Amino acid sequence: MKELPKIYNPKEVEDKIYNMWLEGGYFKGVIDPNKKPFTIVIPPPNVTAQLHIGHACDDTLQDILIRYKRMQGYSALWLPGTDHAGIATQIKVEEKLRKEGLTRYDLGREKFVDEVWAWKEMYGGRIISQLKKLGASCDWSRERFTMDEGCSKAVKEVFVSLYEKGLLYKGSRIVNWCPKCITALSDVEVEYEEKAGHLWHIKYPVKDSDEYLVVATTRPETMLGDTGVAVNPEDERYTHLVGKTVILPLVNREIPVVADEYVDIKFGTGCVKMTPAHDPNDFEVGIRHNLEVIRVLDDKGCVNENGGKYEGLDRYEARKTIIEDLEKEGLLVKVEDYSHNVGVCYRCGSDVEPIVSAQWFVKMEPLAKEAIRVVKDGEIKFVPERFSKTYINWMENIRDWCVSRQLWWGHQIPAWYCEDCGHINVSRTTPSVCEKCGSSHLHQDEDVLDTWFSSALWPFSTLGWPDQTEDLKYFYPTDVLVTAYDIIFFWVARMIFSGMEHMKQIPFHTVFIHGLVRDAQGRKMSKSLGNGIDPIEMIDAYGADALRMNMVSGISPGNDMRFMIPKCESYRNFANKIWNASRFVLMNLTIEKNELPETLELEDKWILSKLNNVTREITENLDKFELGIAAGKIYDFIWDTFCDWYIELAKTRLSSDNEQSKLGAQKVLCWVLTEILKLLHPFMPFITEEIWQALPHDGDALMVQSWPVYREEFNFADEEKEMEAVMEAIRSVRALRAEKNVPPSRKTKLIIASDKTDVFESGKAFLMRLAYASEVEISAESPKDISDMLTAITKDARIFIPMAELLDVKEELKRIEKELKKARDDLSRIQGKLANPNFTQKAPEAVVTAEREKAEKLQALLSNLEESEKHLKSMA
RNA sequence: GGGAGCAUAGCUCAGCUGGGAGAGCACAUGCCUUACAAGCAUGGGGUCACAGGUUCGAGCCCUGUUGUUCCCACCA
Repeated sequence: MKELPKIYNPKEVEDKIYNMWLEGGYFKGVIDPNKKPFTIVIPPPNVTAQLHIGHACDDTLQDILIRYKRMQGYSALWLPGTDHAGIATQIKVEEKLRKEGLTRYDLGREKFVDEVWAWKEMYGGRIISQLKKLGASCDWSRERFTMDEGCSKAVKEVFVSLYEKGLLYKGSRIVNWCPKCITALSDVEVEYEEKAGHLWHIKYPVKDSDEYLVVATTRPETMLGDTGVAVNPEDERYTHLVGKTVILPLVNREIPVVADEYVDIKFGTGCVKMTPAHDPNDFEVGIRHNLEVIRVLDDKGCVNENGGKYEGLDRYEARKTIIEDLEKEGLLVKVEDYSHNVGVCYRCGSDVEPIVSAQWFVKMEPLAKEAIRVVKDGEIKFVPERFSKTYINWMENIRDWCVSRQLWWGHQIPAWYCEDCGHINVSRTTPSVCEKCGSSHLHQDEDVLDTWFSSALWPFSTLGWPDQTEDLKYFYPTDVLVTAYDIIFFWVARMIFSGMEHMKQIPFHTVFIHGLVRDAQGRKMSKSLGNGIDPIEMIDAYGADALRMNMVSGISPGNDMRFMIPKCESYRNFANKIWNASRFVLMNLTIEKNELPETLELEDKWILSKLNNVTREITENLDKFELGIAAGKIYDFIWDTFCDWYIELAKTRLSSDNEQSKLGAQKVLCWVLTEILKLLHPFMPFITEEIWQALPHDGDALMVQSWPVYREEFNFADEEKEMEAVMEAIRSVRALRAEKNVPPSRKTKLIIASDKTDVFESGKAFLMRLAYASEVEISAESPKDISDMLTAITKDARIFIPMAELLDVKEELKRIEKELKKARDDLSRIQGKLANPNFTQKAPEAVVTAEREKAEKLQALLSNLEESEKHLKSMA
């Protein structure tokens, strides 16, 4: 057999194995009518992004699921791709231009877009190659990009069909505007931050009167666009002024005082300045009272021509100047410190400005209806379930979705304006003449669509829609969508209503939500904090398998996790453990075929039975998306059950002269190891594949082997118990020796008294080796004279160790009495339980039986301890 | 204002449908026991935030309290 190095080196293995998989074509999703499909579409990372730890987490989970299902015999497809990421990518390229002293306007639209494509070509492959390093088993032959031809076709189709159905319209509304990115944003693209600000109280003189109203505002610069002052109709302080006009300071515009329920009598002065062009609430009030809409900020956040002498100042300069001017005129009543939520752009962090603007909107109410129903009816399940509540609540209160962006990078809106009649031609193909007046003077809408507009179609656009492709027929609906909770509104929700509207089918059955990966202190990872962890660095240092285990172990669905480097280290150690265990198996292997021996010995049955049970459990855990639990179980099984016990047990046979028995041990070792590798493979694909390749095997790759299943013929419950009786004896001897500081090199005789002599007889060799015995004597009765012996007690045996020099009768008695007390307490608690008819009648039978067994065991332990106590007392 | 999560060993976290609490790291002691010192054996360490309740039985279910984190909405 092949020689393996002592230390596992992932670097030498991972690329080689990944290429082997690629060459084998195992990642390919195959349309096979005899198999059930299992499909996952990747949350497409930004095309120019680098893999960060969040992707590592998300994609590890997906790879585990897809590898598991593939092994279970599904025709698995994990469809990869990238997102054009409108704003993010455009910003990056603009930054690059700025370094060259250019802006996008210097280049013009066409050249700028070419530049972005060039950028995409340069960096677009980076994240894909990083995903490969992680071990992602994506079908790269189906890789897609949100702006490729097919996805663009889908986008046009959706836009036009929504328009035709009246679900998409252009209108002048208040939108969230980012003056830095110079574009409109949707509601979800605005983040709110609590910021310290001020509340300025300003006098607005009432026309033809000495009176004045005092309004309070956090954004005094918007007063340039005030077209009214509102008070509550019930507010007696102001009823006499309703219908009158006030003079807007600095601007000297006469604006009406209106009464509207919107105003809270108790807040501030009870008077609210109305800026319909720059505040969503004021906009609504303005509609009700016919207030003029005067926009005073331009697209870059500077005061425009409606701002009089303030024209050209940016919003913060304007604020400062206006405050100074008001103060000069004695119109500033007071300034309060005021902490309030400020909306900021999720891409650049600039303060978002509500601005009235003509934009395209998707009418959400009709779409939301079905999207809510499928989740309420359980057609789509969220894991964990609680996120469905978040989703439904959001969907039920949804507002129309602003989908136009004033960017150049993205899907340009398929709408053409007629320069002659003004008609809007919305069309799948570029029209040559206006459909209404026939004019050929058409120009296309300059805007592009929200990036998420194309992402929303991802589960079907990537499978070929709007064409009725074979892929679409076979792989849609997809099965599981894996993403973090912060993306539910942006993406998950929109895929759901898009799937329902355009496919008339759910896009996926299950939404598997995970938390965010934070740093060791629990902070969000961010560029500015510099606390980000580069997954590629982790892979270089510890291996992809270790990183993957780190991402999945000890996590629970939907909860955030902290990334701890020591955890990577411990999973690297785990990889090394498996490596060495396999090395040991290989060193002892003389067989060429992986098969179980005809006769199984006690320890073989024990391990097979344990393996059988853990196989069932892990499968159940995976089916319930309890990946962390599944990972923990296979980890424990490998380290504790297989390495620490079975291998140690097997050594007795491997070193024996009985060739038959030796061969049997080899076969079981090889067989169990192979099964373990299958169970571990979805989690740690590289090392498991590498080892499997070195073991005797049929087939080409572990990754396409069948997932293990529970087999009734491996149910050896009795043998499990027998083996464990021996193990317990070993443990108690070791504990006793450790307590007395006896080094393993000092062997002693063991005398075992038990009514299960046959069990200990068959475990004799294990006691010799693992309990450091020079000889083992087994009988049903205790020796008559135990005056020079230490005693180790288990429920099945009393074990005597002749070590007169270490025996201190008083000390021994104390120890035995301590154990006795514990055993008695435990027993009486359980007996009390069993004596309670409520318990025996109401508790499930399995529980009652288990308690009875516990009581029996304790009873046995107790009598062994009591006997020991008697002897010791007689000696004392 | 509405909603959700979390609170378990020194640290970071598991604990699946309720049946006397686990892991990793850290700590202590002894071991190079020829797969592995990135290891082995043994051990110490927890009023499962607090107060009630349901139940034969609660870390787990219910109510409330405290602390903490987050999401949504937003009063100028």
